[in-house]
Amino acid sequence: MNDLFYNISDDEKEKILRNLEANTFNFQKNKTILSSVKQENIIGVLVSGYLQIIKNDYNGNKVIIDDLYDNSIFGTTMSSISSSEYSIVTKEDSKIIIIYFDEIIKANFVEQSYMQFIKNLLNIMSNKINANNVRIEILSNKTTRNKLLSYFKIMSKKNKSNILYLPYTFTDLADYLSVDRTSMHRELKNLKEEGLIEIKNKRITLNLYDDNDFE
Amino acid sequence: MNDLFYNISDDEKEKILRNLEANTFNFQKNKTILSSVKQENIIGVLVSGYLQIIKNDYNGNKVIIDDLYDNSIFGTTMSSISSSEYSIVTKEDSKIIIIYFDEIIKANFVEQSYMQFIKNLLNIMSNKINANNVRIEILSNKTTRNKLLSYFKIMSKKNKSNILYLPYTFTDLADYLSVDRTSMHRELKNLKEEGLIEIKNKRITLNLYDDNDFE
DNA sequence: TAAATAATGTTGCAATTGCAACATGTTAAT
DNA sequence: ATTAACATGTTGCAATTGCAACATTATTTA
Repeated sequence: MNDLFYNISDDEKEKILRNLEANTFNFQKNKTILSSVKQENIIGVLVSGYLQIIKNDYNGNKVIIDDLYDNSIFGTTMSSISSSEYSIVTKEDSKIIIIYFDEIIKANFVEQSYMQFIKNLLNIMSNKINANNVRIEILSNKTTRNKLLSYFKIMSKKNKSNILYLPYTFTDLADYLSVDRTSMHRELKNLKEEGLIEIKNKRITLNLYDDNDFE
Repeated sequence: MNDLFYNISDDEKEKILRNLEANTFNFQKNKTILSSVKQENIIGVLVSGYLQIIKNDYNGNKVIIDDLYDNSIFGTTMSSISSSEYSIVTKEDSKIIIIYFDEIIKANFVEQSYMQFIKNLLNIMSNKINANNVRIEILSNKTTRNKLLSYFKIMSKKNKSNILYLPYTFTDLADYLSVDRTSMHRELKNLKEEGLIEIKNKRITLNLYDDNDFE
């Protein structure tokens, strides 16, 4: 349902990609692939795998600007910021499709399959906007403690459970929240001591009852 | 070009809106309009005016989650987070169109005008993703100083000038950057004293040369 | 135009944070 | 199977930040 080629046959798929002059690439795990795609007005669709868009600032801080799983998009990402500080890194073997946004906008064919393609793209973009808004909501918290709680609560709500599994390492979580890893640990310890959370490896249990933190 | 009805006649426009069961609303300045639109799976398109999506947390902190000018979209915003803490506030008289996202996805008509509408929507969503990514980049900075510099540099690059004009008050800027207003002022003062910026009302001049802050 | 409301500006202080400098535990590569 | 590389965990300390409590200046609105 959130697939770029949902409801589109393989033949139609090939035709669409050809018409849009799209290119498919396969990358191995742990490769930096920026140079291949550093262009404006492109949409990259991650068909399978796992990518991170990383920013390294002049202090050597790594920031996860974006975290991309199956059928997420990127690329428009870079258009307004350009800059050599950014890189796209594969965390797993990944397959991506690069499409020129202008081609999508300009293309004039009215076949049903193309309509379907555009709708799928709309869906994916809508999901992207949601994910970004969640990230913004989390980053808007002023303290590390509130960033953590905000993150846990959102993940918990998504899972419809008070148990959640970190999708990556604590080191990466600190980068995602844009806080110092060791300070984050200090705060995790506080939350544990206060009984608000329990941590067992990547499994986190949230113990927020009808406290006003929760909603 | 970034208009939802770019290249669509008024007649066609009415037809599309009717088919999508879209509703148009006009709101006066400084109204909270959340209740009217608090639904999942809707897209709100701000046709004209100025909106802010605000989050008030339990500490009474106001956070500007989103800042919407002409032809920006919202609504998908709320879907994953629901919550009564959010509100949409008009900062100017505003005209918005509410469309059910599912109707767009399901609609099956292949008229040229509908294709154009979808492409316009894609364009608007793409812009939204870019704006969100910029916001995330700014919020990813760990210090107030770097948030400010990051914001100024991005605005300056957008303007293609080292002079930029704040689109809102300093109070709102602090909310946008998610920092305490008075601490932000302290930092603005530092930046002025170091000669990195000049401030005259809402006009800010950036004096970053080939320093590694700039790129 | 006066009064009310909101924005700007300043400062001390306590709380939070980032950073350095570690120790230990876990995973991956030769 | 051992090393190398990476993730987790801890702590002291200096820097940054939020907050409170103000004064002053703009901007609305009655």
